[in-house]
Amino acid sequence: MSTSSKELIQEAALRLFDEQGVSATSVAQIRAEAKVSNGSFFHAYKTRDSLCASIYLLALKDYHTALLAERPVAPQDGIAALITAHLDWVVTSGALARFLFEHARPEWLDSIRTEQADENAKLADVLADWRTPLIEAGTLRAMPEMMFFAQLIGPAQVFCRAWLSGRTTEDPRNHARVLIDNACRVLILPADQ
Amino acid sequence: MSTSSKELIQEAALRLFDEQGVSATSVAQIRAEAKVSNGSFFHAYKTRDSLCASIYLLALKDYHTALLAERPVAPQDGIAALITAHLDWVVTSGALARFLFEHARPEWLDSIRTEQADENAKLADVLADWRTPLIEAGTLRAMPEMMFFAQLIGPAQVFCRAWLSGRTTEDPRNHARVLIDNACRVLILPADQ
DNA sequence: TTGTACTCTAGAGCATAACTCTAATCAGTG
DNA sequence: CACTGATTAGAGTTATGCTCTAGAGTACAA
Repeated sequence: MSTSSKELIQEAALRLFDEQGVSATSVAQIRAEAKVSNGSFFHAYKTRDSLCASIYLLALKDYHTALLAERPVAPQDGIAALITAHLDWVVTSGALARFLFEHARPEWLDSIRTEQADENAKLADVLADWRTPLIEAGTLRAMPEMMFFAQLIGPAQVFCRAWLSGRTTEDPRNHARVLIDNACRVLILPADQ
Repeated sequence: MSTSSKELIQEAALRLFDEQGVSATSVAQIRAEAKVSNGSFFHAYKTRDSLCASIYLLALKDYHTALLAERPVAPQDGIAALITAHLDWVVTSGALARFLFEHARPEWLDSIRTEQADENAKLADVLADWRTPLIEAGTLRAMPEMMFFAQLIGPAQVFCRAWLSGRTTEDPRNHARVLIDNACRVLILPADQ
């Protein structure tokens, strides 16, 4: 078949989770939406939580690939690309972003710790490949990977979380310019004089 | 009685939620831990989720009062105080911080939207009182409240979330110095020359 | 003291939903 | 065709959030 039973269930669950919230949707509803029997469901996923964990990984991978879609070499352009990619992904891929940043639960992550760590490491590697030459060239400030990511994404993420939770209705992308400028202020070394 | 039934339940629930996760603890367990009958429990809180919401508000208020405990006037000192207060609170008040930043669920927040908004507005007001004179004096860069908070707390929050979720074991406070310096770079206007 | 109106406590009982179990069906290979 | 492993079906079990009715404690007025 074109789409496997697992994928059908994932898509149905994500849709329902996004509409009604995670705890408010029963596996019966998911089964109905995915048109899958009870036996099939628990054959595909050992527990309801393992389904949630798999959706989390799906969202995480989607997010990371979106972040790395474009990677210009110049420092300002690279930073701008990463921040706009982040903002775009959050606004564009609504259900996935809400799941990753709003519905995520620590219980789920225990079962996928290693896969999650691998995904994060993969992202860190690609970012490092871009960053290290620029650090050695003296155009990017040297700092540990975590600090780099925190400075790059942290402020944008505050806007995104506020928007995702409905605390703000203004499109986070409206602030892209300032977020990029501020990130550059922190991450890029001032030119020698 | 010295501590009301509601508070007993809150404390017991917070303890269990922190040890076992939210969904893994039943109200039966909470009742047992708080030594409260079923009737009393549902008299104090209409639903399990409303208990969660009340704990969320408790944590939010605790966080905000911790943030505002000290408020030096000088720009650098004020920024430093806010960031260190944030890092300190996250590390020190373990269970509350984990609840606020890890276990929070969007379903809960619907019922306390207004109270949550009030709390946030109160914090925003106090911060504005400190900020506006400094903006007018030309020492702090002018920007909307949300952007100010994002630049101030965003990067620190990335570290804190990583630490809370166990993705990092290093104490976030170790990075206080750099986080403060970078925040100042963004928030403080360079002196005229 | 008695009456009364109220809040809080008690615990049996119900409804739902996650998950289990056994049997049937299908798909691929010798 | 026959055999084997993967998938599907759906009835049955169990745990859990919550309801409901009854009772106990408290405060105050007559």
